[in-house]
Amino acid sequence: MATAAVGTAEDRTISRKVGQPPTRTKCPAPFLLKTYELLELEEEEENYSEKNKVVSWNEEGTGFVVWSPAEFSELMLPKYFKHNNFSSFIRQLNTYGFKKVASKRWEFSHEKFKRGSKHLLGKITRKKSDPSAFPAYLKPCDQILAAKEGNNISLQLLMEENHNLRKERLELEMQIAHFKTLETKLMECLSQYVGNQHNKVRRLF
Amino acid sequence: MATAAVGTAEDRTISRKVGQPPTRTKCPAPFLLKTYELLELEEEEENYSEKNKVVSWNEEGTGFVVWSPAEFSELMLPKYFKHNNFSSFIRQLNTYGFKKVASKRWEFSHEKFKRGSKHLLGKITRKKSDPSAFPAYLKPCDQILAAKEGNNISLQLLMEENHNLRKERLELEMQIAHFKTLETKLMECLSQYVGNQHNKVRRLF
DNA sequence: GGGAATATTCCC
DNA sequence: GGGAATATTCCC
Repeated sequence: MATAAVGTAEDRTISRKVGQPPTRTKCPAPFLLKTYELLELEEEEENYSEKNKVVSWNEEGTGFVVWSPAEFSELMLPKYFKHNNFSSFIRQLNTYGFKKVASKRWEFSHEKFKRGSKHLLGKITRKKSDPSAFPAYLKPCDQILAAKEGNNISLQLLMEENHNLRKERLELEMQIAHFKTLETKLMECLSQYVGNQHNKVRRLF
Repeated sequence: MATAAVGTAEDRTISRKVGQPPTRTKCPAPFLLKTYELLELEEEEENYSEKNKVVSWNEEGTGFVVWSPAEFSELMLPKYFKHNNFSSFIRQLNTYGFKKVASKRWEFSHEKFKRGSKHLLGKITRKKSDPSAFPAYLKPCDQILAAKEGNNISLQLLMEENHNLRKERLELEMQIAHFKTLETKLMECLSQYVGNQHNKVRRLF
């Protein structure tokens, strides 16, 4: 079991003196603190070892390099997190705005994540998912976006679009119903040729 | 490291025949499957042990009892989950709608969580976060109309519905793409049996 | 018990 | 790289 101690945003809010709403000082998110400590502790450990480096700060201390993702994932991640997946680690880095800064090696950096600057970690925040911004494939039509920019989203427009979307949905569902009918017919037909049951044909696909 | 294999709702959607929007069959959420298997495996194991029971189905098999939360948390939870906290386990039970059904012991039940009825697990769903805020998905018109009457159409609500509709559309389009692929394969296959060209087979339908 | 934040996973 | 679902944590 990892020593994980996950915190919420709330309990990370330290209101220095029942502070100003804008001037809140946060202690770092668990992920950032753990990653920072991982670097400090593991780098120190590696100084005493004869093995190749697995992970370390880069030369300038402006980022860090995972020299061996395999060993890093297998040996170090479980010591700090509840998993051993490199991709989950990367996902977290992206969530907190780290950038991959080299093409040939796993080097990441973040403006506020530097060697010797633990106090900056509290200023790193998770990227917002911006509830008003939809993913590309779900992006509202240009009309809506245009209206939004003008701070003038038309309710009428939205309702109209929703109406159209429901209509589209119905059409798509009808298409699917048609496909299902067709599939059944094809299956039956094929069954005759195969001289076999519907289900046996199905196994072909 | 636990053997955890967490799935999303998406990959749990088994479209039996790339089915109707309402008729989706889901395989159980990882949490439910693991809890069910925990009960089966650990109960079996305890039959061979001389120790007191830690966890088991209740007498009727309509629920289960954690006889020793301490041992349960320390010994069993880590085998199935990425933690050893009883409260996190309880949180998940609540998320999936389980009820505590005894005051003097940790006994929980859920209508669709019964001994010998593994097939029912797929019918258990996570509880929605806020039915009053995001029902646009299921009852768009009612919500919108109600809000309209109150002269209080929520823009957020509309955009939420808009978002969900787009998502649905994408899913339907993916189903259709799948059907098209299937149809092509079936046609090709049939062509071989008919000893003829694609187009000739098509005339059959 | 459940809201909400962060973590982990899976998918595009 | 990031959206979104589930998992885990923390709080009320």
